[in-house]
This record gives sequence, C-alpha cells and structure tokens, in this order.
Amino acid sequence: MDILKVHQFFPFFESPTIAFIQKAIPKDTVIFNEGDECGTVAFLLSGSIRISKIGKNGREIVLYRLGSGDSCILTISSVLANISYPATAVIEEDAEVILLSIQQFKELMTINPEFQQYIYKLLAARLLEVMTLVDEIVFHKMDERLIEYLLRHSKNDEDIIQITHEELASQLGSVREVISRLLKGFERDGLIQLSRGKVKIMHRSGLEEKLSSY
Amino acid sequence: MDILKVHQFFPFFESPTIAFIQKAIPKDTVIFNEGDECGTVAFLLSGSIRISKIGKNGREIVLYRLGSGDSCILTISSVLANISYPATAVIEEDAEVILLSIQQFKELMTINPEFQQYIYKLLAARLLEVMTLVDEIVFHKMDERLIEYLLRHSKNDEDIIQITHEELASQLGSVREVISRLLKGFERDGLIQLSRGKVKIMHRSGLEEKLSSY
DNA sequence: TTTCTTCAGTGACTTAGTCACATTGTCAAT
DNA sequence: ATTGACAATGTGACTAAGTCACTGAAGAAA
Repeated sequence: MDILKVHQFFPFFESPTIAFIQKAIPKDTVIFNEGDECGTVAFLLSGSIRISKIGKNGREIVLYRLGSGDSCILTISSVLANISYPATAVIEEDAEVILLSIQQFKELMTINPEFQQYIYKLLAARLLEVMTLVDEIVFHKMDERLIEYLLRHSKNDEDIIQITHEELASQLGSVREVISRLLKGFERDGLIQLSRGKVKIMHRSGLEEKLSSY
Repeated sequence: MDILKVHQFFPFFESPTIAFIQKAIPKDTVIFNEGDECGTVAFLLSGSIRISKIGKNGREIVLYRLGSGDSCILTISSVLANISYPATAVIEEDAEVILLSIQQFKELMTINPEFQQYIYKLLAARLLEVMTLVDEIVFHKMDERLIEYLLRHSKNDEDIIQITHEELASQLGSVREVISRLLKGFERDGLIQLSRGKVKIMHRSGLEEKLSSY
C-alpha cells in the first residue's frame, strides 16, 4: 500500500527482482512461538512487536521490542544457525509488515550491500541489548530495575503510566507479588500513587535519588 | 606461523590483499574491558577466550566462550553499533590470534561473501546463546543450573572437575556461598564428593534424576 | 616449622519468588 | 441501583538466593 513508507524504512526494497508481500497483523497476534520453524523474514513498517521468553510456570521476560524500520533478525539468526525459533514474538500494536521468503532474503543479502549492512547493524544491536539485559538481571536489584522502568516511561511528576503489576512483572522477568509489594513501598514513601492499572509518578526526583544511591 | 592452521579455520584469509598480524597472547590477559574502544578485530587460531559481564561488587557472569575458528564478533558489533565494548574479554587458555584493523575487516566484508556469511553465523549464534542464558537465569533455579554444569563437564562417575566454588559461581552468575551450600547438599546426598578445588562426580544418574524432576 | 594465602564452611540477615487465598475495582446484565 | 463475574491487587507464610562478617583448613612459600 503505502509505497512511500516502505521506501522510507527499507530503501533496498526498490529492487524490482523482489516481489514482496505486505500484510497487516492485528494486536496480540502471536507471530512465532518458541520452537517454531521459520519460513519467512518480517520487516516492520508500523506497529510494534514484543520478543520475549516464557518459562514453564507462565512467567515471562521481555528480551526486546521491534519498531518501524526494524526486522525480526531472530528469524534470520535461527535460519542461519539452523535451529528453531528461540523465543515468542507477539504483535503489541497493530502492525504492517513486509514478508520475504528465506530465498528472497538470501538473494537480497548477496546482491545488496546496503541491505547487508542494515541487517548486520540490527543483529549487532540486538546482541548488545540482550547482553545488557543479562547485566541488569544479574547485578541489579528488583527495586532499582523497577524504578528505572518507571523513570523511562514517564517524563514529569503527575505523569501516569498505564500498566498492570502483572505486565510490569513480565517486563522485568519478575512476578506480580514482588512488583506489587515494591510499588506499595514506593507509594508509602510518597514517590508514586497507585490505582487499578495505573502508576502515577508523584516525585520523580525522589525516585532518581533512590536509584543513584546504589 | 602455522599457515595451515590459519587456512583451516579462516580460508578467506588467503586473499593476498590482507596483510594480517598474527600474535600469541598468554593466559589471563585481559583483551578488553567494559567500556573500551575497539580498534582491531581478533580471530582465534587456538586457545580460548572468556566473555563476561562484571558487576560492581566484583560478581561475574560468563556470557559465552570463544574457541578455535571463532572471532570476537563483539568488537565488530560495538563498532557497527557505534558504542564501546560492552563486556570483559579474558584469555582463558594461551591463545594465538589474527588481528585485523577495522578497515581491513570492513574491506574483507565487502569483497568476500564467504567471510560475510561466516561473520553472520557467528553473530547469530552468539545472539541465540545469550538469549538462552537469559532464559536459564530467569526461569531456572540455581541447583538445576549447577547440576547442569556438573553434568556438562563430566562424562562418567568418578570424573573429577577441577574448579573452585568461586569459579563455579562466576560461571553461573551467582556467589560462592550459595554454590558452596548447594554443593555441600549434593555431597550429603552422596551425589558428589568435594575437596579443595575439585568436585568428584559420584552418582551421575542421581544428578540427572534430580534435574529431570523439575 | 611457621607464615601466608587461597579456598571452603557457616550463621544471621535481606531480597526475591512461590503458593494460597482474601479483597477490591470495573463493567455489563438484570 | 443491584448483582455477578472477572481482572487486578493485597497479604501472609514459606522457600530460594544473595549479602555480610566471620571461622577454619589446605597448600604453598619462606
């Protein structure tokens, strides 16, 4: 459809040899489950995709997200490394994607150096992101990570973050109860104000201070 | 030196345009520290390199290892993503490496499709490895992970793994005390036998059984 | 042998995750 | 307006993991 948008994000798809498929996918669609075989590589025009790991008890941790102009390099990785898809990918906001078959993808990789470069950078960025996540998980306490999340998702005092404790736990790879207790603590300290599905920031600088004390 | 070995692992270095430097590096040398700028890309002919994250309190977690034929794609990633080196790299066994400048590397990437393919696969493999690590850390208990380690590093009953509790903790991103306590427990159950710097496997099938009970 | 250093053991405490269940908003159907 | 139903949140009791401060033991070096 929106050819302009395609070219804006993916200039290398001008190549006339590539007849790509464009598709809209609604929110909450599961694109891949852990263990799936992958036959197509997706490029995101709009919307967002959440890539996460899910444990046996249903616990979840978000590895990273994809936005406009990103590609699900995990598909590519698993094809290259010859294994099945190692995570779960869910559409978080209604998305438009371009789909290439593995063959098309490989062809484009060999004939187009810019495309190569682009894929390369994506792959590198994800690796760094996930390594940073390991660091976060292993070396930082939950309250620190929770505060970091709250700060990253708000700009000023009085800002309201729309999220349930359950979702927060998924973001951070923790469980609801722990998040609830920590939030309750912050509320008691006058740093935030809680209501169903919402966290209102009351004292950003107080949160920042708490962070820097580690 | 050993030109044959070079070609065995890195056939694409036959290209006469690349005048690479070969170098021997002794055990325990720190090649990169977190935050370093990287000017050269290393390719491993022999020995091994440990890539890990280190927390403020000195705690360590091993992200992955490099062996013969591997390359430190993390250098490349950080160059591509335009950030400083995001981990610590230490020579674990005396190593011989080939060093390329960033320029040489980029040249090789553009002129040699096989080289490209090789780098690509490495990058993909690391990403998958680190993602699996996140899964391990978040969803698996320490005793599980410890048993997995012991099983992976032994073949039969009576096998002896030469490692200190401290090192084990680093491997798993935990701390000595926790590892000591868990090992003591396994010893009490007759699964292993402990002595200074050593863990002797006494009952592999017992360990396996304990694992599968999760 | 004595001394030094590294490695391992342990208790007391904090933080995080698990389990089970109680309570409270929200919204839609009556 | 009342009532259910359901999702979100609260809480206590317990287990697992990490922190802190120390003790003791094995091996290497003097």
